[in-house]
Amino acid sequence: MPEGHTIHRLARRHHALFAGATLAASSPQGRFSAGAAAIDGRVLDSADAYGKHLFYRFGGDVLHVHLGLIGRFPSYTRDIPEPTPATRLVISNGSAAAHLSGPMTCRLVTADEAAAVTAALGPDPLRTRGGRRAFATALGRRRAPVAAVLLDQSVIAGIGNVYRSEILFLCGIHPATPANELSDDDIECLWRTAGTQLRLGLRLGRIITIRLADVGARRRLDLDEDERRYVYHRDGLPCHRCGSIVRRSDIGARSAWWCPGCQVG
DNA sequence: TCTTTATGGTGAG
DNA sequence: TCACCCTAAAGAT
Repeated sequence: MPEGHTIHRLARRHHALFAGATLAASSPQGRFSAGAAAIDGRVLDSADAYGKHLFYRFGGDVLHVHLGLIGRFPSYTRDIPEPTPATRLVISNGSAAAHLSGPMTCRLVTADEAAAVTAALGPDPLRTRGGRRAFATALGRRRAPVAAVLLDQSVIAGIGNVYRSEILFLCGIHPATPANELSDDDIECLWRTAGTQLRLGLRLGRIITIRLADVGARRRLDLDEDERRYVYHRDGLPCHRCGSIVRRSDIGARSAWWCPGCQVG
């Protein structure tokens, strides 16, 4: 289940496995038969990610994939399983294969159409150097609670429901703060922390935002599930930093978690 | 064997 | 704001 770090990790793995190879493609489920046929036998030039979007480039044709909430795109190099009947797309280079299921988007587009997708997105901290200015500008235009605005992919690309709560905690910002009332320091912290956390998540392959000193642990591997994050899904439990009881609020049609002791404003 | 849940997003009203 | 889409695994019965 993907936020930006998961998608970038997928793109890297798929690029390493499949770029430069002639791929076989099929759609066991049948809903992407025409697209799969168009890719079948073609050489993959590259796979890359922007925010939560994946792009597989075959000459001028681009396979655009968005996993949504439930999509998966695991790859295998041995013990390759049979695709399930729900598998939308299988790509294979003969020795490795990847099985796409449950995507929100899976379509073949032109390079221009792919560029239009990324143009509509805000800066991706994993990709956009100097994106802080665009991020700050977009925040300044919004009166909505910052917790809602952080989920808007046209403001910043790649943040999801875990990171929005954790990043606001790490910056000590109350989730209901109107985005256009954030200080320059707040904005700087949000952008920097988003980048730091996404890069860490990309490296670890999971979202662990905790600073080890706050839970008295030496290694991230030692952490229990409950200790990996400060607030996400921790309502009713004491804050790892100040002991206040973590709270949950619906912000932007989804649950956000926050600490009333550490996040004031 | 059910029901629920999930780190997402769209389109209608 | 709501209904709705997609799938798989975990939890409840």
